Parts: sequence; structure tokens; C-alpha cells
Amino acid sequence: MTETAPRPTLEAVAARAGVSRATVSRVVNGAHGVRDALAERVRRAVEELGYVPNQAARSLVTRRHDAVAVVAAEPETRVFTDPYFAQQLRGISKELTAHDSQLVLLLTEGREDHARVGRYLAGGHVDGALVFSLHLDDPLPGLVRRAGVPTVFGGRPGWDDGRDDVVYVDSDNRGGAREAVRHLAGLGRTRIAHITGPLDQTSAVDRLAGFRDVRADAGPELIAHGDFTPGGGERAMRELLDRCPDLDAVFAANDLTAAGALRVLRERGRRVPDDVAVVGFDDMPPVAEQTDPPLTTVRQDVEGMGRLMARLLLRGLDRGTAPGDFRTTTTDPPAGVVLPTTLVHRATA
Amino acid sequence: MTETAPRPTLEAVAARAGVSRATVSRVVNGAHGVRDALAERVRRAVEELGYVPNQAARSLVTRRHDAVAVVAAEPETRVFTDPYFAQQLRGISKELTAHDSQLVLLLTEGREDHARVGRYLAGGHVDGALVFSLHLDDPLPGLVRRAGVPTVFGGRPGWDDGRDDVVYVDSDNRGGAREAVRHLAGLGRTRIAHITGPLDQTSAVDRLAGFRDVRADAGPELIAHGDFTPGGGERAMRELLDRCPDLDAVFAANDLTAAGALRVLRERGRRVPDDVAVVGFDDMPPVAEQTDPPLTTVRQDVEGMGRLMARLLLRGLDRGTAPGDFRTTTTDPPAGVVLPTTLVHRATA
DNA sequence: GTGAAAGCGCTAACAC
DNA sequence: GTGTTAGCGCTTTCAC
Repeated sequence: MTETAPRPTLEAVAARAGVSRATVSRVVNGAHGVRDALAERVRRAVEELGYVPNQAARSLVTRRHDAVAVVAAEPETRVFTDPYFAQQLRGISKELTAHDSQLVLLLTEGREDHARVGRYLAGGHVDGALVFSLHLDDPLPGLVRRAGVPTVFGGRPGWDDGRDDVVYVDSDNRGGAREAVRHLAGLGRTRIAHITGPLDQTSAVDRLAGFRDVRADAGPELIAHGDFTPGGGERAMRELLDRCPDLDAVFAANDLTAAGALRVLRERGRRVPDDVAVVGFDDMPPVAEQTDPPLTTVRQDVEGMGRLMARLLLRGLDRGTAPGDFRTTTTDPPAGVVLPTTLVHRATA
Repeated sequence: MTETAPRPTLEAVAARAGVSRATVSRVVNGAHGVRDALAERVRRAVEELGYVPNQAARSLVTRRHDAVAVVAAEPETRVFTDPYFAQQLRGISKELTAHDSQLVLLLTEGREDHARVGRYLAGGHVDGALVFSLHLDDPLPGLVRRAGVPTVFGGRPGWDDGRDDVVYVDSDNRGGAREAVRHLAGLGRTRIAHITGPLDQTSAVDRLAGFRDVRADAGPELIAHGDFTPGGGERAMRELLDRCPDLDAVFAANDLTAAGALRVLRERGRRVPDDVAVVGFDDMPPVAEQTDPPLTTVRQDVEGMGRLMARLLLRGLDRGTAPGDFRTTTTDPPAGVVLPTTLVHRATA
């Protein structure tokens, strides 16, 4: 893997093809207005020399990089075990590929990583950034703003920064939650409980809000806090059953939580959905379809969210205007795009 | 996220601080030999202007990028669901961070991605690459070689390319397998079977070789092919039991395979380890500890492998010599580094 | 249509 | 110690 051999430059190709650097540049960049014969000669020289443009030199003058950073906090390798993230990334990847842009994944594990990522972004390696602002107090949003890189967020960011020109893509967490709870109510359930997600994430906050929209009168005994994990779901479900043995429905903040809740319900001898109906959120295939019984849940199009994030970013870049400037354009797309959710009926409600 | 404001340049900082560009450069790069007073003035100017060095310009002259690419084939989002990969990545990440180098994860989903990744690597964005050569026929190794970037491989690459200066880090798959099988033999087992991994990966090939080293006389009826998944393990185990109902031990090519095998053994009424002893490979905590009974398995230090890969690459870069050149140096570290494995005794053997 | 020349922002000799 | 200067490899006016 040695090959410290000096790469050929534009100059070398020009010499070999017997043309000027300008002409080679035109051919390499697919510009028009170069006579076919010449273009062919240039292409052959490129081929023979194995010429590859030096991106640093190119970026220095064009200020474009054809690369987009995806910044993800990676606490405890979670990013890699979370199918949610993988799906979103796949959507992003597809869109960027179509645009011939390179995806650069930047992981942050700790505070010291933040500085490095900040430098990387500000240093002009990428045209823009896609950021998952996982928590309300996440330093990432501030960091990318300071880096001055066009950015689109995945999930509504907390109001940590005062600006309202933040571009983000989110699911209709609140609306989806409402639909779930209404469905439960429509089934005739009257004592509907909610197991929340970690309330330092807007998605969890919004789902709780949706629950409250429909059950404004729900007492605190019907709400238990989870953390988006099965373990959290189990704990919360036990709490709920202890406080409220006669509950007849549960809206869990996500599928994993619901899976944990189902386990506890079975363990306590409650039949699902006869005694207690359950609805989840996410519709992660490996989870929702595998629960026993299969989970009724709110589906969000995670891959679509990823794709849309990338599209918004690229669109902004193409216009030569940062995404944040959308609102000032005539078409005026909203700064935040919220994707609809759909209720998927399976066996638990 | 607007901020199309032009970034300040070295020039601007120099002007503000009333010094030359060279001096600013020295201060910014932490060089010695700048009088404190001046350095302080420069630092203030940097601060006030919010100056961040333009990496493209810097790389253009230094030919360094302080970034390393990790190239991973991502078939079916597998990379993200595989704890093995996550662990390795964590090791890499730690080492790079310590060296103040940025990790850039390049995912490839299809053939068209390969060309883009090739361009990215050859385009001079990174100082080196860490590549997981998953399969024997993987195009990635050839691709990075053509890109001419110093590279270290994770796992022994197949002999697809004729060069022997390939640097790689691997576990002692063969030795570990031998130890596993010897342990089984030491238990007095005489009909020891093996469930292989996918034989287009060298790790699977090597583990099979280790098995054969100890049981050269094992007939083909004692070997079944798996694919490193629980499902494959189940299928292979059924085959083995059908062909060879009296087998008394199984060496599975990895933990997931072993987990599948255990399920089938239970289903068929075989007691583990009394009737059939089982040993796995990997010691992935979430898998090996959770099987019923807990799995005896061969542990490999995956995070350590990742760390070592990064270290080898960085060491080569620091010397100004590509890793492949190690063999020509006096210290002469081997091109391939093989990490030892250890047998972890739990309940299945 | 093609070439010449002027930089993009930075570092590294080399003078002073 | 500090400044001056010459590029790194490329794109892009602007002449021809």
C-alpha cells in the first residue's frame, strides 16, 4: 500500500496532451466548447497518467467540496445499534449519492471530540452538515452554527438557540400521538395511560403533548416516564399497574418501550388487547413485527426523513443560499418540515 | 444557519495584529520562536475575527489532512447492526482522537459508490485509510490500492492481490479455533462437529483450518456451512444432527451461529453441555452472555484490533513512510499483525 | 475554441 | 525573531 509516488498534476496531463492547463480543466470538468479531437487527446492522457484532480486545490478556488457531513453524537455506541439511525442514514446516503456528493460521517464521543468536529466543519471540508440534535442540551447545534456551515437538523431542535431560521425535518410526533390515543379512545378505552420517552428529546416531549391533546384530563397517575428502551418500558409499566390496576390501554412513546410494557403485561396476567390495548410509535420492522402479539403502532417514514434532510440541504446549496434563507425566498418553504405519520393496525389495539 | 459571510483569512489576521502572515501562521500552528507579546496580539486578532484556517489551502501545501478514512462496505445496513463493527470503530476512534486526527466514515452501498469513494480517497482528502475487507472478492482493496493511499486492513485480506506488503490486523482465528477444539477434545468428546462461517471471508476460512488442524480426520458429515447468523446456525445444526445423531460437541464459527445451534439442540432435546458441548467464537457480550446456557467461547479483542489498526497507520504516516514499507525498516514489524485470542469458559463446554 | 495569467489561502525556505 | 517570497494544483476571466 505504499505508492508515495507523486500524483500527476493538471500540468502533466496538459503537457502530455499538448494543450494548455485550461483545456484539460475544461475537459475534466465536462465543460462544453472543446473540440472533440482535443478532448479525446486529453482524456487519453488522463487515462494513461492515472490523473485524479487534487480536491484541495479545486476546493481552494471553487469553495465547493461535494461532500456533506453527517454529525452524530455517539454515546455508548448507540448510534450503531439503533436501527432508526441506520434507516435515516440510508435515506441520506441515497440522496447524496444521486447528487454525487460524498457522505462523511463524523462521530462525537465526548467533549474533546466536539472541538475537533467544530474545526473540521469550520475548516471547509464539506458543503454542509446534517445534524441529529439528540438532546435539548446538546452542544452540537451551537457548534455547527458557530462553524458557519449550512445545516439541516434531523428532529426538531430544542429552543436552545433563539433563531427561528433553523431548518429541520421531523415526523409529526404530536399528530401521530394524537391519532394513537384517539384510536385507543375509539376502542372504548377509558383509562388510557402513557409511557413517555426521555423528556430531554423533543420527539418525546411532542408525543406527550399529543397524548395530552386528547386526554387533557388524564391524571398524573396515568403517566409514567420511560427512556425509549425496553427496560424503561418494563419499569414504567409496573409503576402504572401498581398505581392504576384498572387501566385498559397504554400508549408507549416508542416500539421498544411498548415491547417492554408487553412483557410486563403478560407477566402480570393481563391479556392484550382484551384487558389492555397497546399502541407504540416508530414501526421499526424488527421490533414491532416481532412482539407478541404484533404491535399496533404509529409509523414514521424514517428513511424518507433522511432523504428529505439531504434534499433540503442540497437544494439550499444549489441556490447558493443557505437553507436558513429559504424563508426569505418567494417559494418560501417552511424552516421546519414535518412529515405525516400513519397508524399501523396489528394485534395489540 | 446562513452565514455566507466571507471567512477572515490569515492576511486579515496579520493586518489586524500588525504582523506578517508568516508570524500568524507560526502562532496558529503552535510553533516556537515567536515573542510572547506578538503571539498574544495575534491570538487576540484570531479571536476577534473568528479566524479558522482554511484546510484546503493548508492541505494544498502540506499534503497533510489530519483525517483518516474508514471504508466500510455496507450491505443491507449490516454495518450498523453489527456490534463487532461498532467495537472496532470505537477502538479506531479512540486512537485517532488521541492523535488529533479526524475519523471520516465512508460507506459504500453499491458499485456506483465505489467509484465515488475511489475518487474521494485519491482526491487527497485523507492521510490514509482503514479498510474492512469483508469478502474475498471485495473490490474495496483494489480500489484503495489504486487510490494510492496508505492503508491498513482489518482482517486478513484474501490473496486477491499479489502483493505481500499488505498491512493488516487480525485475530488469531486459526489458533483460537484450535484452542476451542482442543478444549472440546480435552473434555473427552470424540465426535466434534464444526459449523463454519461464510467461506468467502478469511476469518471463517481460518477458523475452519484451525478445526482441521486438530481434527484432521473429521469426516465431511461433521462439517456444516453457516453464515455467521443465528438462522444459519439453526439450519446447520439440524443438518448435523440429521447426519450424525450421536455427535457430542460443536465448534461454531461465531457466537451468533452458536446461539442458533443452541436453540436447535434444545428443541431436539439434547442437553448442553451434557449431551453436546458447544463452543463459539467472538465473545460478543450481548450474545455470549445471554445464551441459555451462557456460551463458552473464544474471545477476540475487537476494540484492540481497531486501536491497533489506527496505530499502525498513524505510525507509518508519522515516519513519512507508508505502512507497507514497514518490512523494509530495521525494526521490521510484520506486515500482518495477529492478535491472540483467549478461551472464555462459561457453561456450554 | 484555446491559451495566458491571475489568484484561491496557506506554509516553508530564505533573508534580514 | 520576523518578514518576504515563492509556490502547492486548480479554476476562471480575459485576450487572442
